[in-house]
Amino acid sequence: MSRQVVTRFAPSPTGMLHIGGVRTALFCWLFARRHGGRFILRIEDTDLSRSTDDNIRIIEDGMAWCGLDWDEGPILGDPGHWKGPHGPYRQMQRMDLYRTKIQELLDKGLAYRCRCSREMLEERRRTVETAGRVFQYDRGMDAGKGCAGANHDASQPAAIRFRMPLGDSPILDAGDIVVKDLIKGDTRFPAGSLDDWIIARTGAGPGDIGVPTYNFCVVVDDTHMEVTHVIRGDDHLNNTPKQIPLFAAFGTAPPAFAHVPMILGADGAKLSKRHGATSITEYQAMGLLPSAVRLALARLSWTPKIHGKAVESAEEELLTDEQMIQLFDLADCQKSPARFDMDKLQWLNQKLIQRASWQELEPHLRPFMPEAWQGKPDAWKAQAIQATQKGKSLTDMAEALRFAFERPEVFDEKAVEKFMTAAVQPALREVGALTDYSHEGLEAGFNDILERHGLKTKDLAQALRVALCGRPVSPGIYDTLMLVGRDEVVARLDRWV
RNA sequence: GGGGCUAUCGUCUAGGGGUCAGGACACCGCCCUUUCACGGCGGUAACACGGGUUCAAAUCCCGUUAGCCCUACCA
Repeated sequence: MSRQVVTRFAPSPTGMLHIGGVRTALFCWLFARRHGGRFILRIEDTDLSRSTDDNIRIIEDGMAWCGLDWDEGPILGDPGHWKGPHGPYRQMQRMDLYRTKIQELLDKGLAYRCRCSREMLEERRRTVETAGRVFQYDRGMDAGKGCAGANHDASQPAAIRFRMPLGDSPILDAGDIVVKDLIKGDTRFPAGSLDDWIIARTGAGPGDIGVPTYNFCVVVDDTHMEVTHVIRGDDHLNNTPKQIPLFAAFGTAPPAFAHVPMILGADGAKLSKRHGATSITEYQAMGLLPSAVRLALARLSWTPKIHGKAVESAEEELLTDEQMIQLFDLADCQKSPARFDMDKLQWLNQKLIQRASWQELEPHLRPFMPEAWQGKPDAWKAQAIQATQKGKSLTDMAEALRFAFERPEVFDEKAVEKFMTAAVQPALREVGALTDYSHEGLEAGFNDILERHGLKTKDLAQALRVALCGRPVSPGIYDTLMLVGRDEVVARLDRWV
């Protein structure tokens, strides 16, 4: 009996949504959608200092912009509420549950209070390590010096440690904890290499249970939220053997795990600020389509296979969301980290812009356009978009359309010198006299002028571009004229005739 | 130090005993062209290193090297 697939993305609010996180979220989302399951957004905010409503909002907005809609989690922009039956979806609001579960472990003797102070631990660590051995809390190397056997009462503040399996524990396989990973394959961790780790920090007073730690909360939440597939960054692979015994301690089967490789910068180092854009909002600001970001991110570490074969042409690279969802399979994911390729993203973006309709593009383009854009009629917008739809980004398109909104203030000197010749002068005057601004009308009028003045298309088109746009670059010349509009064309031509 | 993961063109990757090692992006060249672009055609370019196993190794095994992760009362 297989349960409904449930995946989750659990970022901590750091003030930005990292592009690597988005990719992880995308995989979770694709997997859930592929299997008709649910996708949960959960906020890991046990690091109190940076967990503000604003920072949580940044995550929500980033996810929403990317089109990664969640079935359960916070309601966008409404900090007080959430959707889904397993809320709240912010860890700080789930403390009661965690404390209950910790008490349960304490009662069962599967966890114990530890009064060792940081200083004591540090000192012991130093002595053990200078002796050339590995320090572990009350495990072999440091035997007998922990609190595990001490049966501490609750009369002193204490942290709480989880008793990790050792020896002949049934959850061990030949002394190893094995993580069955859908991407990495089976990975074995010798139980002896793991520690009795802290599941709750030292409480405020005697008997208190302090703030639980990340690895503990994850397990409680994933269990409580019925997560079936934990898809996360492979920096968590090493945390998994700590978590598996915890699932066992709670008497639940662990979910399936899939650890996706990291995204690296172009130089192979971990993607960070110095590589340029790391935050999803920066990609938004660059004029990228969310669909392009999704595709580019998905294609990092994932090779879609159509009938068992990888895509073999540029055409096939351009998967729609529907295709991605249909094709997504963790078995086709790479084990090794991938470098982020901005060129490929740009190319994807360009292709996706090209094949979108103007109506699809308009809402994405709008934020990059001046106020006056709003007032333009649809036909004009359609033409403006279609005339610039070869750009690599929305910002390129906006830039290419500036001439339609602003009179040029400065004129490219070289271009003026080259194209504003005495010979085109009279032709320019005649262009000002044209009245039929339909494409056909302009073309006819244009050709007529060329013929009578013995000019080549290039001569007049370039001179016009300079006069209208201040530079020799613009969309097709008829589009340029139509977008500027007759009255404005006449006005801009004025100083040249 | 201990434990774990990884390794094919510049980048993303296909291929998992016998391939001229395939594709995409980028790059270069040619063509098209009213500018910038788009588009079309073509090209350069890779199995980290060393040992095995085998008639045969990019592919299987073992080492080495390099990178990354965990080894916190961070997440």
